Amino acid sequence: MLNIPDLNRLKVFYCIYVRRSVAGAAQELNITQSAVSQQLKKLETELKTQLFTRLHKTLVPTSEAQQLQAIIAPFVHELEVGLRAIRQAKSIPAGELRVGSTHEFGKTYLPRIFATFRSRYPDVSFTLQLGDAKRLLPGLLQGQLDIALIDEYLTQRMAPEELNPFSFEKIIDEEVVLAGSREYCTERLNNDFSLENLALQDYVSYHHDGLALTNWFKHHYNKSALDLNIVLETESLQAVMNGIQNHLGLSVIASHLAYDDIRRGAIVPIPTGKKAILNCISLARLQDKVPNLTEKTFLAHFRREVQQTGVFRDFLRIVEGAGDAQN
Amino acid sequence: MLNIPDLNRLKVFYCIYVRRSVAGAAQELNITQSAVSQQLKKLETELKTQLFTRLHKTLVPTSEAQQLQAIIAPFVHELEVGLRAIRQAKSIPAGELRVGSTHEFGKTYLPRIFATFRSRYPDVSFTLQLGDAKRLLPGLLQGQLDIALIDEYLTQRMAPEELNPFSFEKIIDEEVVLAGSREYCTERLNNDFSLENLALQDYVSYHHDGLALTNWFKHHYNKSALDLNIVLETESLQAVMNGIQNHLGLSVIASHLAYDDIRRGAIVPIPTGKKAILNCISLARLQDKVPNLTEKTFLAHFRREVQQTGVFRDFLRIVEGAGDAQN
DNA sequence: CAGGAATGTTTAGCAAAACTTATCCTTTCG
DNA sequence: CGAAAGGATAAGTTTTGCTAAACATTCCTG
Repeated sequence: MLNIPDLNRLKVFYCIYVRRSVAGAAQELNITQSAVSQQLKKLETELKTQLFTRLHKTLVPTSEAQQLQAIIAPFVHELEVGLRAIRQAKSIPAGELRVGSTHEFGKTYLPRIFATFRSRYPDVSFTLQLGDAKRLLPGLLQGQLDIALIDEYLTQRMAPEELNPFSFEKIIDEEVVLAGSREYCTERLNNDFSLENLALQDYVSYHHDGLALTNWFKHHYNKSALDLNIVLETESLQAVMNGIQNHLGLSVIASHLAYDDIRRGAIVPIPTGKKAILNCISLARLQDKVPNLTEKTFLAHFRREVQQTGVFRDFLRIVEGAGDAQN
Repeated sequence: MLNIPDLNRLKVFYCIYVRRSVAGAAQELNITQSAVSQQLKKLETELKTQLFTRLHKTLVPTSEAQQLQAIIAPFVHELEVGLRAIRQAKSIPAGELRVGSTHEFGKTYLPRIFATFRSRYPDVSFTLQLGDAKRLLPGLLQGQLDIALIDEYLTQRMAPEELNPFSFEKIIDEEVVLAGSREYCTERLNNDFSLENLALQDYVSYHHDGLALTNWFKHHYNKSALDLNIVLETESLQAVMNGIQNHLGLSVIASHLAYDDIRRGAIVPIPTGKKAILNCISLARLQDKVPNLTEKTFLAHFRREVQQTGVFRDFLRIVEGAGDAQN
């Protein structure tokens, strides 16, 4: 249990110590000399410790007073700086913005968005925590995060009352495709995209959300218990992309992550006739949280940036194109 | 001018933050929920900043709250530790004792006295500031020192009103002698201790108080304007002692500082027939200062140690003996 | 599903502070 | 020596912090 004296008295003490004078402190605190004198006396009796030796004109701090001051002075300084920063942040975005995100999106796009934001508002710093909804939503609940970017499909498996405190806003639909290198598709698949043929292939499994491959087959062929040949299972997107590029096998990826390779035809999304799975990335926040200026400004910036980013505007065309080609 | 909010409200905020609960904070602070709720609201309006997002059961700190807490939490911790130390020091001597001393005395004897004291009271630490009365007495006045050991003769030149706030207590009389090595005394002085002969010798000047040599001749021969041949002028007592031991010349020193050498006859105090100059080392304190337990205990220890130290008990015999031998 | 327990907010009233005014004491300085 | 300046003290007033009570909401439990 907290056992500390009246902190306002410590503030008075601080002023007395700095000015070495009751009258001076009174002036600084905009109260009468009498009030300061009384406060000091009360503090001394509370602490059962004499803090100043009264010496006619001036006050001489005792060893204990010096000890106290050594604790209080840095705090007062820190507090003044901190409050100034908080007040400042009401006119210009400043301070720390704590962002949570899914791994791929966070690693791939957020740093650039942070950078462009910081170039306009250099007093803002960011913390970026990566993880899935199961990790990030509690982060919002416990106040470690201001906003979180999560895969919406993950929230669909959570109990509705768990989602109650949050608000969600769709940010982008990312297209989930099964893809392999052109070489792999022509040589190993022989461009035969039938389920039977696909079931015989090699696969690279990206293991952050776990169920990507299963979901893909469920969606496109309504098959859930396929025994696929996983030749690489990794948590590293880099490793997955390298695996595909080097003809190791097929993998489920978000198409925008391989935007350039798909455009060039170096990587081929497997067409199935059905529309691609759309995984919605949502912006999650605490429902009742009133965003401060920094957060508000960043969210505006964020939405603008996302809209202007080609990979998000264009990917539907690409794969629709691919789909059309097959139809 | 100090521009910080009501510190007690910050204490309440701290409790709320730690427990993530108004009710919890109320329990810890031994007040009602209502009071805590009101305090928090006032703090938020004062700061014009929302600190918590109200979420049904729990409170979720905002970024600003986290900033604030990052400032307050260490302070609360420091304060608790500091106050515990201060309270502790009322039953067992503890904390810092700030001692000022003349150079020679401080360097030579205080470390041992500090050490013996600390072996009984290991929670006490010391700061030792060396200097003359002109430096140390202001240290007392400004609260940087608790006690000061000064050469009394230096205070005799100060205005009485300057000495008003202090109390003095004689600690030891140190005997100021002009001394040289036995070899120097026999070979260079030919054991002729007359003023005329002394005026022709080489001298080492120890320059902390400046006037030692002048004073010695004034006292013993009532001569004030001698033009002595200073061959080494230094602020280092080590250097002075080395100079004497290596037959560089004569120097004024406190006899107890060369206690062993004088006993063995390796260093010889110049006899003049007159009694030696006695320089009184006094303990100076602020008159009105009430000593705390640590200070009181140390002063008792200090007086006991000084009395038991042979060099202070014995030096009068030594030099009286030397004086007698000449008479 | 209803009702009780727990959490937080709000309002009104009261009691405990903190503050002010006035007076006194001491030292310092012209 | 008297005025000025710093501080302590006493008494009275004002502020404000706290409690009590009532309300709203959510959670849990029989």
